[in-house]
Amino acid sequence: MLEPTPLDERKQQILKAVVSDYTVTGVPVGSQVLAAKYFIALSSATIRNELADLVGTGYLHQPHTSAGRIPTDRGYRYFVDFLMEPEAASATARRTVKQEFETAPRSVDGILEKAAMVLSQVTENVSLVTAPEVSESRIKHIDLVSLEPQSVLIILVLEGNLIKQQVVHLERATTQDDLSRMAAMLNQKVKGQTAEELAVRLDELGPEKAEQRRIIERLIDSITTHQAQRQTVVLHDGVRNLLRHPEFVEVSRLEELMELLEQGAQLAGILQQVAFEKDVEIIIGRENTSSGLRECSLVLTTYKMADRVRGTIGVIGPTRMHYGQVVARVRLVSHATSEVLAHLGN
Amino acid sequence: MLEPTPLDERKQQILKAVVSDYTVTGVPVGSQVLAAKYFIALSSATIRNELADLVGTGYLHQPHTSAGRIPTDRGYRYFVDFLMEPEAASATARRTVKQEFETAPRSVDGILEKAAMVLSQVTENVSLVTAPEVSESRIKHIDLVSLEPQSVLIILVLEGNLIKQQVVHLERATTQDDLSRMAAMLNQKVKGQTAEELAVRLDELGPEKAEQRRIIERLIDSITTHQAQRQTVVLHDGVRNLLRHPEFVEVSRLEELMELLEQGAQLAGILQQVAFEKDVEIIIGRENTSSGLRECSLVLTTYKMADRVRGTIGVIGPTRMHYGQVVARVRLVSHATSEVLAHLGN
DNA sequence: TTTAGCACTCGGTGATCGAGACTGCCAACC
DNA sequence: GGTTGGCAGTCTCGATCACCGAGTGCTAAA
Repeated sequence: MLEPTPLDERKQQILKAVVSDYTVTGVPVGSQVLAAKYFIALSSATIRNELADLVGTGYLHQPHTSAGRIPTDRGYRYFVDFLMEPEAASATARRTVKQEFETAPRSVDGILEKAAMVLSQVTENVSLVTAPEVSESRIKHIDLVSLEPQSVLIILVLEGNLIKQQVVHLERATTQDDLSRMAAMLNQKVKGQTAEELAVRLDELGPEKAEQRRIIERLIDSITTHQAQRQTVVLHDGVRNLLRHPEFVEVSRLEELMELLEQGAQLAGILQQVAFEKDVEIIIGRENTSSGLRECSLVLTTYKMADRVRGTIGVIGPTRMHYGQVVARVRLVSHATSEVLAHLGN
Repeated sequence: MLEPTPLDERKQQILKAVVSDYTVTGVPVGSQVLAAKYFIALSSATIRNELADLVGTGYLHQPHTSAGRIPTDRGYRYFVDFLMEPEAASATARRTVKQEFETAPRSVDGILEKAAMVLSQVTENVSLVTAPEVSESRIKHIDLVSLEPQSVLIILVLEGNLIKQQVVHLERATTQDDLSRMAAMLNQKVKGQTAEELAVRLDELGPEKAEQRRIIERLIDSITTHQAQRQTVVLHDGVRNLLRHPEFVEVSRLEELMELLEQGAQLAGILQQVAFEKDVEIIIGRENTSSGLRECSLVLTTYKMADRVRGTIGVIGPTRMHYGQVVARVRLVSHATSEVLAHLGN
C-alpha cells in the first residue's frame, strides 16, 4: 500500500472529473476531454502534468502509453471518501420503490425478496439481502405437530411472521394431545423471548418436565444450528443487469461471480465481516478478500426491524459504477424496507 | 414445417454420427471425419452425397459452403425420437446424487432445493424444479396465531412438511384462546384433505358457526390465490455451468435467458404447458414458444410424492447437448427425489 | 451406386498499414 | 515556478489483403 499522499485541491478536482467522466462513458479519459469539459481555464498540457502525478501516486492508471486515464481502486476509494457529493435518489427511483413495496406480501421473507428485486432494478446491478439471524429474533408462537409417534415437527413463528420449522425425534412416543398441551404451556413462557434468552433461562423449568425440557433443548439446538449452517441465506437478484455492463462481455469474469452468488455460503461470510463504520459501507475492487470480486464493488448498508439492525442489504456491481447514485438508492431501498418491516408488527 | 421425409438406414446412421460427433466436439462435422471415424467402409464422397441430401431435407445445416454440417432442430428431434440409444447414468453421477440426498433436510422445500443443486451439477446445465401445487396437497395441520385482535396468521402444514402461511384480517376481534379452540376443531376435520376437497365440504359446518366459516373461507381463498399468483415458483440452479458452454460466449444470448430465470412467472407457464406424453419430454430450440429459449433445449420429467405426480424437474441447456446422458441423469435425479420425498411420510 | 480427382469456395489467421488519440517532453512565456 | 503551445513518439484499433486449409460439389470412371 502506498502511503497516503495528500492531494492538493486541483488534483482532487481532476481526480473527481476523471472518475465522474469514466463512470459515465466507460472510456479512458484524456487530457483534452478534461480541459474541454471540466477545466476550460487550463490547457491540456497542464492537465497532462497533473495526470502524470496522479498516475505516479497510484490514483490513476494508464492502460497503455497513448491512452487516457482510468481510476485505480485507490482512486475510487479517495473519490468515495473525500470527493463524492451526496446525491438524492431520483423521483422515478423513489416512485418505483414505493409502488413495489405497496404490493409486497406481509411477511419478512416476502418483503426481503421484494427488496432484492427492487434494489436490483433501481441500481441496475446485482442486489444482495441477508435474512435476519434467527437466534436473535423474538419468538411469537410455538407449535408442535405429531408426524409419527416419536417424531415431531416444531414450528416457530418469529417476529415479522418469519416461520422456521424443524423435525425432531423423541425417545418416547408422544401423542398430538400431549404435544398440544405442551405447546400451549410453552407459548405462555416463551412469548417475546429470543432463542438466546430461552437458552439461558432453560433452568427455570423444573426437573420434573423432562420431556418438555428435551423438546426445548432440541428446539434451541435446531435454531442455533439452523443459524450456523443455513443462515448463510443470501438473497440476490438482477444478474441479468450485470450482463448489460460492458465489463462483463468476457464471461470468465462472470463465472467466479456466479459461483459466489449461487453457493451463498462464502458470500454470507463476506457480508458478516463487514464492519459498518458508516451507514453505507463501500468495498472497492481488490479490497475484497474474495478473488471473484476483484473487479467488483460492493455498496452495503443495513436494514432494521423493531428498531434493531437485523441484516445487510446492498449491491454488487463493476468497480466502474456511479457511486453517488448507487449509494443514494441503496439507502433508499434500505429505509423503505425497514419501514415496511416496522409495520409488520412484532 | 417440412413434411416428414422418411430416412433410409444409412442416412439415419449418418445423422446419428453427425449429432454424436457435434455434441462432443462442437465443431461442424465434415465428410472426411465421418468416413474416418464412423464409416470406414465408405468414402468421403459417398458421405458427401448423403450429407447434401440431409441438408436438403432439413435435418442438417451448413454454416457456409466450405464448412461441415451441424444438426438443425429437426435433426436433433429425429435423433432423440428415433436414433438415441438409452444410456445409464454413470457411476459417479449416481454416487453424487446418493451422497447429496443423504444430507438433504427433511422438508419438501429443502429436498427440492437439493434436487436442483444436484441436477445442475450432474448435467452441467441449468436445472429447473417446480414446487408442488399447494391446492392439491393434503393438509396435515392448521394453526391460527393471533397477531393483532383482528389479524390472524394462518399456518398450514401440508404433506411433506411443506408450510404455508398467510395473514388474514377479520371483521371481529378474536382472542388467541378462541383461535386455539377453532384450530383444534379444524384439525379434527381437515386432516388428510386437500384444500380443494375442503372447499367442497365447506357446507358441512353448520350455519351457526358464522365466524369460523368466514375464517375458513378466507383460508381456502388464500390457498387458492396463493397458488394462482405465487405458485409460479420455479427453483433453478447452475447458471454458472452455462457460462462454460461455448455457445454462451456472447452474453446477449444469456440475457434473455437470465430474465426468464429470474422472473420465473413466464417459465412457470412454459413448464405447466408441457404435456408429458413420454416419461421424459424434450423440447428443442425453436420448438420452444419463448424467444429466450430459441437456442436452448429443455429436458423435463416429473417427480412424485405420495404416488402422485406433483411437479416438474429438468434442465435447460444449449441445443447442442449430450441428450442421452442428460436424459439419463434427469431421470436419475427425478427418481431419487421422488424416493426421498416418499420417505418424508405424509 | 460408389469412388477418385479436381476445381472452387469460404472462413480464419496473420501481416501490414494508416488513422486517430494521447502522451511526454521541451522550449518559450507569463 | 507554474503554465502553455508545439511536436515527435507511442500505442490501439480497424481495414485491407493474401494465404492456408478444410471441406464442398461436380464430373467422369469404375
